[in-house]
Amino acid sequence: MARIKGSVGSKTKASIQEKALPLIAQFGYAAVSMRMIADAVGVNVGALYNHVPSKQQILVLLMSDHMDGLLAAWGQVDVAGMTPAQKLESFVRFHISYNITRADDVFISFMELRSLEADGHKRIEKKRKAYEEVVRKIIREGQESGQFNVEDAHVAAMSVLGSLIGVNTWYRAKGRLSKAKIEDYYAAILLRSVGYDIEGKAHV
Amino acid sequence: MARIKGSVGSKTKASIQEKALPLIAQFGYAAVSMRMIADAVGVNVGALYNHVPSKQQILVLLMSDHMDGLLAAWGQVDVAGMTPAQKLESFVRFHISYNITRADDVFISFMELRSLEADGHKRIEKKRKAYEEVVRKIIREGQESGQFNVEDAHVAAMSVLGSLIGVNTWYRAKGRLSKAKIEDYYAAILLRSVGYDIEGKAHV
DNA sequence: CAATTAAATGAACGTTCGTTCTTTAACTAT
DNA sequence: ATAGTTAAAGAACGAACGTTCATTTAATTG
Repeated sequence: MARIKGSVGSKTKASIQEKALPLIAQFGYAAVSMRMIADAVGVNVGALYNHVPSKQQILVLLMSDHMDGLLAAWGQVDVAGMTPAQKLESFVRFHISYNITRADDVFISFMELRSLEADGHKRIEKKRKAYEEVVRKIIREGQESGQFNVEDAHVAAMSVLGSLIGVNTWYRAKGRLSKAKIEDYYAAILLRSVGYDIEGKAHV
Repeated sequence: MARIKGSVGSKTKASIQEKALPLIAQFGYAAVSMRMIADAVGVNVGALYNHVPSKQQILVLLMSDHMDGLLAAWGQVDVAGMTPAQKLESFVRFHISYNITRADDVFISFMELRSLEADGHKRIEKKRKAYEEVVRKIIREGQESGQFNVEDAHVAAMSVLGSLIGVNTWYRAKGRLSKAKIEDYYAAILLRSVGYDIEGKAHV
């Protein structure tokens, strides 16, 4: 009933986030108790509060870390000088590649927006909009250059993102399709969806 | 503290479902208490159990009613004699049209699968698979007839469905786009996505 | 009209919830 | 070596949870 040998604060805090992630992804934020998280970490409930101010803050931390990581990772993809079609293909491959190994984060960031209180919600929502804007911008570029042929850039962007987000709901590492194949297929499907003709002509 | 004048069992049961729906959609199943539902219905907590055996059964009822309605409604759409492209367009328009006025049901059916206990989960999952199979079948037909050009029918079907499910997350009745326009746009986007060429030739 | 059933109340059940607090032991710095 | 800080345990808090129950009254049935 006291400090445990070898315990380090930073390690415990990291462990809290790490263990809370799959629990919240599986059962939902509201259905996961601080005691469940404490059990997973291997610590008593009360000890959690040495590292985290509240349950709500765990969620905010998980979501903002994920969105920051996602945006930063995309920022490191070099698309300068690419055509819109090449950019969109890069984006599709990036999104699948990055998110497929982070299914829990993606799921939580998508599903638990409603569990956020006002402050956190505003912060996360802003990051999410920024990510959507990436796609919208690429599609708008393609529209202006004539490489794409879409009725409405916003609708097309939401369609592309919806399609991509869905991947996580059915992808299984041991499944019939490899990550590479899925990337190939989605790149082809989504380029077609914005009216890009692989032979180079805009698709009517 | 007794039966209220004019109270009818069937009305109250319907009201329970009706009031629980938006609450669960907004806050999630785990975060909605029986007392919240009772308040919305305008009744004491205990009275709920005159009409519903448990909280879990409310969720099962909501989800299976929605899936049954969805499948039945699609069953009434006559696609006999249509080409695969016409069928897919019919499906896209049907899905958007049906679901756009039932945003809460759709959201719950998609999000709260994890809140279902084993029995209910199996039942609902079966219905969901049946709906997915509708799209897969249309795409497979188009693939075989050469009207579509997709790499993989399953992936294409999941892409189409993901894209469609996303509509509910951003559609606003008072928004820039009418339901009709959204249908038009998605029909065009998703037909292109399966490699259908509007001029009649398969898209390479 | 009497007996039964249906639909509500409101209190209570035992759990579990997020969080706080006191205590104790291990580390760290002087 | 000693003092201060850090990280844990474990008990306890009031509140809220899903559910049950005795009770009361309205509606229905015979």
